[in-house]
Amino acid sequence: MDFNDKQIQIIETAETLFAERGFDGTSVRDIADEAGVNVAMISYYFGSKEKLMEALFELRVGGVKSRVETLIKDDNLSPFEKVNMLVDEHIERIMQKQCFHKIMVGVQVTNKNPAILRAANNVKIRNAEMVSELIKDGQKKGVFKKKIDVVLMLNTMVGTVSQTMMSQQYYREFNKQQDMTDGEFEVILKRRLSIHIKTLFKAILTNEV
Amino acid sequence: MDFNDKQIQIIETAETLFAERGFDGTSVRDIADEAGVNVAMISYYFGSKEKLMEALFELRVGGVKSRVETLIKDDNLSPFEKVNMLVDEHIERIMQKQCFHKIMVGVQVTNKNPAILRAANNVKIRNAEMVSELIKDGQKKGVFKKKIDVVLMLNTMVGTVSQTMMSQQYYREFNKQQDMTDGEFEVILKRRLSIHIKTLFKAILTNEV
DNA sequence: AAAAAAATTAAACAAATGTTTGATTTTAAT
DNA sequence: ATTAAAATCAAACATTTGTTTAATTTTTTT
Repeated sequence: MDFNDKQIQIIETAETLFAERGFDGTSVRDIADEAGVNVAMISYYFGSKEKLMEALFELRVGGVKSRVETLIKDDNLSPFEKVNMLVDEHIERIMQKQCFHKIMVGVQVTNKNPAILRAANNVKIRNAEMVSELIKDGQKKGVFKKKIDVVLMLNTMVGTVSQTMMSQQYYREFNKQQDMTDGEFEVILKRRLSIHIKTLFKAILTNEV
Repeated sequence: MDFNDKQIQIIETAETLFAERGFDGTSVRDIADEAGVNVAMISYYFGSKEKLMEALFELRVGGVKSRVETLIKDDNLSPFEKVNMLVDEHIERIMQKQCFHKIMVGVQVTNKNPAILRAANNVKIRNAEMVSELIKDGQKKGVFKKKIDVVLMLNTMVGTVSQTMMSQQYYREFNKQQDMTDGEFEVILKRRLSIHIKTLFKAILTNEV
């Protein structure tokens, strides 16, 4: 499925509002007004509010042939390099699509939108399996230690990034960095996050620090 | 403020439903039906749906004199012991009040319920400050290394636990432990989480593993 | 036992919700 | 230029929403 300009405009407006107010906290009229279109256009193009949500999901994760997949299959990289790139990849993706990520958190918390929840879980499971293979490869090569809980490891990455993104203005306050611009702060934040998680992963995967 | 039995019954029903369907996804009629009371009782006791939410927050974090506070002031414990107890304390609290925690995630994601958001943030800030003191103490005693990002460290704890709790049935699937009872699995999960996060903290705080 | 207060109820309220209709305008195809 | 299709619109639709009312029952106080 591909969307025309007007459809994308509506979807992206919905994305912002869903992220700010939640799915149920956003009315189709809110979306229509903000996007500058008639309310009927939403039903006309998408069929329903629910389907609009699915279209958003389709737009954001539809074609993406999982950069992780190609990354992991790359033979020129060591297991450790792959893990580190995985971290940066993840940080970049979440920070770039913060609104969408917030919505996904909402989907995960409530049991609504079962179609999307299932789709999102499938992506997650496939990623975990691929990382699992990567870990096994590293263990065979003797660079990673035995007995690694892949899921907990990934939960730490996902959870830390999510938590940090969700409370970033508070992080900024605590570290007294209100003088920077948003862009400057984001660069700093991403670098710190990257170093932080890579350190954690090193501790999980090896016996040194 | 203290609540009578009927009020607590309503609050706890609301807690379950808010966690399952989100605040806006739950109608006052849903709550009334599930709690077996008349719809009017909600306005009668709490004034509004919004206020009911605040009552829930009041009930769950109202009197709690922050176990962390007393823990940290204890002179018989080493900084390391305190950090480790902090981890277990957190895991236990989240796992025991999963519904409430889900609701708090929802509050954090959307910008609604500003009163609750502020209250929750205040708790978080006070905790971060206390942990900050604890870290400084450990640094003075030479057991912790210099340059520790307290907020990122706490984000890892909070994020990992939250992410793990939110996707625990998927964790169970991945590790093929569907034969256990819920209770058994939860014990295992908590222990693994505890060891996992303590390992991470050791890596963050010191130079060994 | 009488009076006052609290709790509970069914019904009503207005406002907001997601969706559909049917007419009209705009765009594309012939 | 004519026709067909697509897009847009204001209005209406039936539900659902949170809340209030006014009457009734239950409990507590005197």
